Amino acid sequence: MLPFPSSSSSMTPSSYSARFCFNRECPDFNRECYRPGWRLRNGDFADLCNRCASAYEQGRFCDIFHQRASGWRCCESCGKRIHCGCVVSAPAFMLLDAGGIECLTCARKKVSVGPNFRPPPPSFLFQSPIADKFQDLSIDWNSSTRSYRPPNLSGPSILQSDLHNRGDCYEFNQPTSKDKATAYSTEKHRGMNDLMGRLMSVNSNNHTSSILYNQKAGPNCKVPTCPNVNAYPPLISLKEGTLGAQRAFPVTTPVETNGHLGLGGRYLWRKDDSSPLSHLHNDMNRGADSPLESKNWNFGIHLDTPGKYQVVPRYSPKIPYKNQVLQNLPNESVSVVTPLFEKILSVSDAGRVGRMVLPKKCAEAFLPQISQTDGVPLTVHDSTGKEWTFQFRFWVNNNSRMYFLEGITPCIQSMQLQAGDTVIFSRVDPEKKLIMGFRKASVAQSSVQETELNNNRESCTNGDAEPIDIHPPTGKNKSTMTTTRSKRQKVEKGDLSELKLTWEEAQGFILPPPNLTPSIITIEGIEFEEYEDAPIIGKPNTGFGSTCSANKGLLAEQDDEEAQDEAEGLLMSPKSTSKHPRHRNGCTCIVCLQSPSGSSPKHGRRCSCTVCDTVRRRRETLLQRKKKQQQIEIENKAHKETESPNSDEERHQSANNSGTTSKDHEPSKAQIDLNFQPEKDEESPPPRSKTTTKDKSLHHDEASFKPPRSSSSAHNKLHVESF
DNA sequence: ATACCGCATGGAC
DNA sequence: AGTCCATGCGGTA
Repeated sequence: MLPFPSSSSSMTPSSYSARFCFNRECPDFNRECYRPGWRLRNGDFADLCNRCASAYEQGRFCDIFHQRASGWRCCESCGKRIHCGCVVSAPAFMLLDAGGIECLTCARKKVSVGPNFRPPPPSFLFQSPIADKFQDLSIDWNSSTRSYRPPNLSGPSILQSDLHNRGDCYEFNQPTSKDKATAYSTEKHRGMNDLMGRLMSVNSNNHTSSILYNQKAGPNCKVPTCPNVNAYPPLISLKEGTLGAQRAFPVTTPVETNGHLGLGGRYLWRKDDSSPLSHLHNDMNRGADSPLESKNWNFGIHLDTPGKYQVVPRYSPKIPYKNQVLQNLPNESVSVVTPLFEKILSVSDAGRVGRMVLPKKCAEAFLPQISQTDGVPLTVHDSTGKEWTFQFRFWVNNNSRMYFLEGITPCIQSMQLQAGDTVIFSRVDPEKKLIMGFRKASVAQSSVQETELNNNRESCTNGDAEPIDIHPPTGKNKSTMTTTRSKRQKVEKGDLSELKLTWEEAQGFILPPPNLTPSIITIEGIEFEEYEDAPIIGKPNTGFGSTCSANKGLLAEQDDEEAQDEAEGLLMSPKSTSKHPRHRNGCTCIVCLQSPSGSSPKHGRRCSCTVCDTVRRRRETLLQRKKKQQQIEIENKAHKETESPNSDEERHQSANNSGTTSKDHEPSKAQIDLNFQPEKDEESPPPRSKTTTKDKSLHHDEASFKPPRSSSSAHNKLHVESF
């Protein structure tokens, strides 16, 4: 346990000036407070009486005061009961990917013996080799043609007053005032997750997260690592913007204290006036008017044209976290890591085009000003310290600008990012470095999912709750989800008269019959459910080229050729779009794998990608089936001949009939195609008119690699090219 | 034929 | 109605 600052000079006077213990359960409610407890959202600390403070410091606060509160869970490893329902204990456990929680001790044990474990650097980031790399970051923020000032962190009074309102102020699920409801409404579900995220963000890969974490407790800090988390989630989760994909936020850092994590700014924050950073820190509390920060801290928006570049609220922090002064020991180097904004990768971003669209406001606020469409090179260090140089550019679009980073493909691939993952841009001051971390969608999703599950459990029992949507947080999907959700409510209420569904929305309502057992196939580690008799739903001339689990039945080997034709009708639809409501982050279906603008390379004959494997597998199945049918047909013929030894005339007649039959309806279901040459077919398939329905289906799959601009010809073309 | 580039379009807010 | 942004698509190298 690190000692509390012995001098009040290191703490905000207001931290000690409160008259009442912040703990509403404190038996000596009116006792004068002496010591700070957990850190509040506004950066201050809860004022606790000595007794409560001691309990908090010893990690027994929840044991004593929250016994009757909800939210107690058991560690999956050691079974220890942990309160998961308040801000006090929030940092004391980790949400597990597979569900459940784990206490910090167990988490640390696991990680410390893990194969990828690397002990945390003994000191702060910039004394580490990785940190040294950041010194070379090319962006000179100070020399930028524009100046910055911190974003408007307006509104501290609201939260602060709420938090001091003594009414359930530390319980996320019990807002007590209208203001609080407003403040918490967007934060309620995320607050816990954010705290968890900060805890979980630490890993051994020197990501931004670990940078943020490691500095907080000095050389003796035991840093729990989480190999499954690549970067810390946003510390402040804002209400999603237009696309629900970007966030902008300042930073704070958790500090562990004996497993019961206090948001221990107290070990990091220097509030003595000797350091220029303390000016920043204090000024941040007062607003954005500090001349110092406006010149030296590129924290926000333009000074030269205020208003024009005002970051819209959805990108601005909604909670007045202060910028964090990071240091491990007094009188040593101090640096500040400021998360600027994050971007959830869209299909386009993660595609092969190599361009990542940036939120305009964030680009204008946090990145160098550019006047030419060619932009400027932007050097960014990733979480491993590797240096990347992108071209920060813009297009003129609708009398506006559309900002994007060019040349990100190598970086994206290096980080193994895909659509739905989040890239987090941060700045390190005073070095003025730009760094980028990332967060895999699966991690964020599981975490968010868990939290939301917990938060929705009650409402679920009420019967009017909706299924929790765990779709990717991509903007369009999200907004689509919103629409679908409201419509689903109508379905559930039986109000079908006004229900108008788009075709894609209708897919969302399709669920497999409970009595059907799917066969599970695993592709690239992801399990898919295959329903042999999956319903084939379509409407004429409307395509839905998904091969995701929802429509996996389309890929299932079906005996019904008509059904195959139907499926083909869907699959062959010329319109192939990436907007499929059933698709999720990480989806490896053909549609999601495709390049958005048709720039993906052709799949080679020996390509072993998932899609090609699937196609090949289906082709083999088809060939085997045909062979089998041939065999049966031959046997039948032989049987007939032996059964009725006809005269020459009869045999002749029979032969004629046979010829006529095969000529008239050649591709009959059980018909043998004597010209069928499997090997040749593999090399160069027959003309389209002679292909079987399965083949056509396959062709569609191939075509899906690259959405054809001219559908029919492109299909044929691709068909020939790919095989 | 292909990849890249830049603009246009349209959905969402 | 205006803005933002994902992505489609035509032009070009």
